[in-house]
Amino acid sequence: MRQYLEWLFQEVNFVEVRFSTSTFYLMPRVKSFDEEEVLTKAMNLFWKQGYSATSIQDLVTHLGINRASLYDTYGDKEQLFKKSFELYRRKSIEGISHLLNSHSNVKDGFYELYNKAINEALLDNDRKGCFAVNNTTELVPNDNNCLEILTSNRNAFENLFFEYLKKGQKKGQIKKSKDLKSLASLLFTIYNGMLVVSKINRNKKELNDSVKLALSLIE
Amino acid sequence: MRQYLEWLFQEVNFVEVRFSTSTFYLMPRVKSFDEEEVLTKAMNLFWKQGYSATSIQDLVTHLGINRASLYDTYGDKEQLFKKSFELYRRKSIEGISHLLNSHSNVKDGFYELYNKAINEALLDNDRKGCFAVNNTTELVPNDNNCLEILTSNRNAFENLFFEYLKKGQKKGQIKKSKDLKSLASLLFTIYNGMLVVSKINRNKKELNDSVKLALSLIE
DNA sequence: CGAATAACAGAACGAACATTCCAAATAAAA
DNA sequence: TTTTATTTGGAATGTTCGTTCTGTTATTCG
Repeated sequence: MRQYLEWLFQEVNFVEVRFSTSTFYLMPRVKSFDEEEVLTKAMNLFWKQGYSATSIQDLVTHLGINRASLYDTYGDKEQLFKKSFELYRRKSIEGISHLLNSHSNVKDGFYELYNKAINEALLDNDRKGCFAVNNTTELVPNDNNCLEILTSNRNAFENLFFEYLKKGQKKGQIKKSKDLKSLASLLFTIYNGMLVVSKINRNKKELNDSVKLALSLIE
Repeated sequence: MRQYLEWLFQEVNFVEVRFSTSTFYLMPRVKSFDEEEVLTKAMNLFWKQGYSATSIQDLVTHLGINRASLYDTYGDKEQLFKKSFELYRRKSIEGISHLLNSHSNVKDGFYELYNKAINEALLDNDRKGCFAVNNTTELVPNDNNCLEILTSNRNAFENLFFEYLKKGQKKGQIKKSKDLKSLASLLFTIYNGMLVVSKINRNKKELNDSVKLALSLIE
């Protein structure tokens, strides 16, 4: 009976079981930390230091939870890292999709995109750069799973850019002769370049001038 | 006398000393490995795996020299890494300077530059990317000395690009109204972006189309 | 209270880490 | 041969790594 209840609890994550004769309550102690909040902290640490340079001890110190809780909740280092990166990817693609689509003019949209990237880079005293770019340079090709994730990441971005450009082209904001596939690809390349260069070049005006020049590609 | 000779040997690296009365020969065993050749191997390993992920044992295995010889010749891990990166930087800037200046037409020059980068990226089964870009994302800002080196690296590139563009502008290949500082900066940003993206996108045609589109900035 | 279990602190594990040291082998020229 | 110094294999050192385990405390509800 006891074993059956344990199995049942694992399977359905129930809180209360009523039988015809009596009622069993199995109410364990609730989680005292927010899983996503702690995951965000892990994300920021991996983002800043990279996968290899971040030790479990670093994580234990910065996450504020116990070593055992870390392993119980997120699995080993690699799993925690992957979960961190997934969180980043989700937030990242959501934010950029929203940003672009809140500008009906394509050039405005990309201006805001690049500008936001620059502003965030310059405001970040940790100079973390972009988590996806960092992972590309650190982990490809030594980690095949990461390569897959980054490949689908690139596809997601280029498709997003492409569809956005296409909408603009239909509205007459871009010449019909433009090859939007190549343009989307180049804009993604420039985006990546900005995220690298802004770790070195902290001059806002210079970065901004580059952006303005890059936008001349869209017309 | 003995001490003086040792000092003199260190200072001038001499082989033979003749005095009025007699001749002293101090000819130790010569180095059996080529310092730069081994340093090149170290460079390739750091380049592929990054600083943190490369252990001394990895280096001992791949360099083909003894652990003690490694420390005696290059110092500790950090010094060996810095020397590796210096070698890369020197070769890199020399090669690119030569490549650009062997094309009198600016657009041709940049086309060859980007094309060479893409070809080398696609031919490299290790997908090492660019050592400088990799170091930027891995080590900035956690290593201040590396930041300095990368800052001067960026200046060297942007100046090289700028001077090359200026020469072309004088020859009438670029409109007088073009802001060459921003253009040089953007071309460097695109170069960085290409070196990141080519780790993920292995489609030569797509990369090439992006390059051609990017070159439309120069006119 | 008792039962259940999350979260904890911290010890323990073996492996890998960077680095140093030592004795033996090697090479060059007197 | 002897002298000098490089290079070597490999042991040794002490630290840090990722991971697991043990025992304690805290919290939930009947």
